[in-house]
Amino acid sequence: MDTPERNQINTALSKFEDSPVFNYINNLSPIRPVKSAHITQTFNSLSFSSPPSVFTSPHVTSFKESRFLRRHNPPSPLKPKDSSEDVNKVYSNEEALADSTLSHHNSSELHESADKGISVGDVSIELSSEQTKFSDELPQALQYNCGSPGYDPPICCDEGSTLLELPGEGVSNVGYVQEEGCKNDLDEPELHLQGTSPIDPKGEGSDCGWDGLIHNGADMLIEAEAFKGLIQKPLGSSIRLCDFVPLQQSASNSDQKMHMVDSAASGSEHEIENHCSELVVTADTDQTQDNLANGSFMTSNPNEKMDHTQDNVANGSFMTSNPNGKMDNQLVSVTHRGIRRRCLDFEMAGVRKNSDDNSNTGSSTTQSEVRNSADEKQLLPAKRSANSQKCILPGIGLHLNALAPLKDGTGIQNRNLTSGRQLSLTNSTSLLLSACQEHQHLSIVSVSVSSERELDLSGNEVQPAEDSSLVPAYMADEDFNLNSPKKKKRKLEPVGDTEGCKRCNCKKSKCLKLYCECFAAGVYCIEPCSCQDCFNKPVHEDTVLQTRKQIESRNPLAFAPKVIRSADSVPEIGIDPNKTPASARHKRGCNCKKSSCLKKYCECYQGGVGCSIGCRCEGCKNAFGRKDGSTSIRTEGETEEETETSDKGVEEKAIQKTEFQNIEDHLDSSMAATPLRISRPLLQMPFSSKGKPPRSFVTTITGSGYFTSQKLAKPNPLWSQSKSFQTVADDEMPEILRGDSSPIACIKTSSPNGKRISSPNCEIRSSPTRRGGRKLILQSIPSFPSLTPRP
DNA sequence: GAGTTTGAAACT
DNA sequence: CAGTTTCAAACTC
Repeated sequence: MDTPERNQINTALSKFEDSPVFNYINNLSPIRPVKSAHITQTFNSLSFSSPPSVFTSPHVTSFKESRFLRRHNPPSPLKPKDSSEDVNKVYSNEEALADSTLSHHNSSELHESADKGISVGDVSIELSSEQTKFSDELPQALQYNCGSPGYDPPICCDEGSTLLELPGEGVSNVGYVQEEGCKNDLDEPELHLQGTSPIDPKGEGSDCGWDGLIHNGADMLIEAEAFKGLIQKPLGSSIRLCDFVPLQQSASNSDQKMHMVDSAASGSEHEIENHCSELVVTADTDQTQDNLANGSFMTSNPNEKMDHTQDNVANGSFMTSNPNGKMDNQLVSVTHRGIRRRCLDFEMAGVRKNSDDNSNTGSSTTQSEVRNSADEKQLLPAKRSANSQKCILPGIGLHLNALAPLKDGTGIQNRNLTSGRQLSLTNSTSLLLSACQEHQHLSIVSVSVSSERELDLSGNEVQPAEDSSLVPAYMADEDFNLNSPKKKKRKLEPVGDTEGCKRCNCKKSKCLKLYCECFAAGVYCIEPCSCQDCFNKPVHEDTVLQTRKQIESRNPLAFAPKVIRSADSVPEIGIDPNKTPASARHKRGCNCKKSSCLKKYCECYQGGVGCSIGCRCEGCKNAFGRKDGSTSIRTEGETEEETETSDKGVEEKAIQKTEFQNIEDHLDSSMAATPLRISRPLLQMPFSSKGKPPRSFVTTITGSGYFTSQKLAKPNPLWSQSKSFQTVADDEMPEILRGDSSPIACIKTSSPNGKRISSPNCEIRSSPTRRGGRKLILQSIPSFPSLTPRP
């Protein structure tokens, strides 16, 4: 490793470090553990503070909105400049490195980066000023972040603006991921906060399986990556990512991975890298953009690579939380990238198209290609199939929808699986492994995580049920890759449901009405959709946004999740599933007359929630909870008196209130504060239908909710969960109740939509917890909280 | 795969 | 707000 180049680089770095600018940057840089903490805080605070913005869909819905919003956001003035510059720089850096001129470039790069960093800092500041916007977007951002790894990087940003975005999704995702994926013994929220390093540690720290990796790698990875990234620059994170995927697959040793990454050399890997490199490049640019947009300091970092690494780290941190250290990281990074792309696709599509032309430099070709593909849309089955290696392309096109299906798949595999968490992780990993590179997978992963979260929330064990679905999920994924767009839908559906992804079949609505599930979910239609005359595509972003606004103007909650499920519910469920009424509530309530709320025609049922007083259903037999308040899962056979609701309705309310109170007490008033949130304990669900979770509309209030908000949510925990549900709940609930605000709760509170401010509890309490899965979540969450005020 | 049922969304 | 129409998913065959 000690190549002269590196030495030079090191020297350059050292010099650079000496420079006041560097110091300044360092101060800002997320790398530092302490700062990361700030970030988290800021994030929390921001997230909380951030009010719903333009898209004001209810917070719960924020996902959806965020998506759309995000798209807009990206275009934020900040990004363009920086992004373009960063991209160029990045390329220059990478290329230079590639050319083995690293040393020179390094120094120069460092300077540049430093300068940039400064500029970035300014930018970030600006962003902060614009936080209001971001706040609005935050939810979205979060989503994207979560979804889009790229945003994660912002985590690095000390400044709240960027952080805010990251925390959103990233946190939620991370949390879940961790929970599911790994049991992180390591509780180092701070590390996470720190940005890069934290992630890895967690991930590695996570036991999940990567022990070997972890030992060597966790810390190593973080630092090493960060530094290596600086040093190795060219290969940068991107390479790593690509490499990692394969490496991880092949190699169990973290160290090896490290080396590999560093060297970025080995043959096959190189090839991959080459493929990835392009992707990486694009990703980098994206990241830089993201960073800039976020105002992340990452960009400010002297080494772009550093930025990447940081991003990776940041991403990885979230991901890392995953049991699988490196894999997660890589995956994460990849996923993030994929997500970014995806986001970009949505968000940036227009922008990029423009920007690409302008910004693209030497590497532009690759970038442009990638982006173009992305712009074209997520899709590109061809790309996917072809590029599985490249990861990049597929990722780009992937829409949340795509993710959704993936998610199923992802969640499915539980290799490690101690818990659902792992599942998510594993899923992601598996995805990575399988297709490793497809961004879709990545995005999917994030998504899946969210969905899984729900599962986790509702019940950790759900996974098993889903597992079955998981396989299908893969299938679905593959389908995605291969598939012809339309056919997939139904094929997938049966499988495992594709639910994960939402596909619509709109013929007349042009996918611009709420009839369209995709549109309603805030996601663009993708290949699998069988829609006709679809305008719900990145290409028609403006139209989509306008339409969305119109609809929201009519009904601000139109895009809000129809079903709000609070994590709380889970606990309750755990406590007494049968007793508890529906954990979640349907936003509006259903109006079923013939289905007795026993079929998916019923939104409540579909959402896995019980009917509530607000429902106007007739003959309600909702297994999740009747309108009358009877929570018992009723078998379909039961005839029910639907009606007593009026009388019982009051009781229900009272019950609900009490439940709420309990939950709120623990969770924090914040939860209660959220307007939307309904916290009812979930009932269990009878569903066997694993498949699908209710439509996208179900959302958990919790952080996971963001993701779930998407259709992805479909994989309702409830659906799959029912079994494990209780058990899990038992474990988890207590803590939650205790007041260890689960990260989720925190997230929820943090949710921009909720406006709720981070509940101190969450932050404070966020102690890494005991439970494997949950702990992770908590950790992740805590980290954020810790950042802020720590007790 | 086609047709029917269903209830939300959209419209009046 | 209520009634009607439109729409697409869910369901059935």
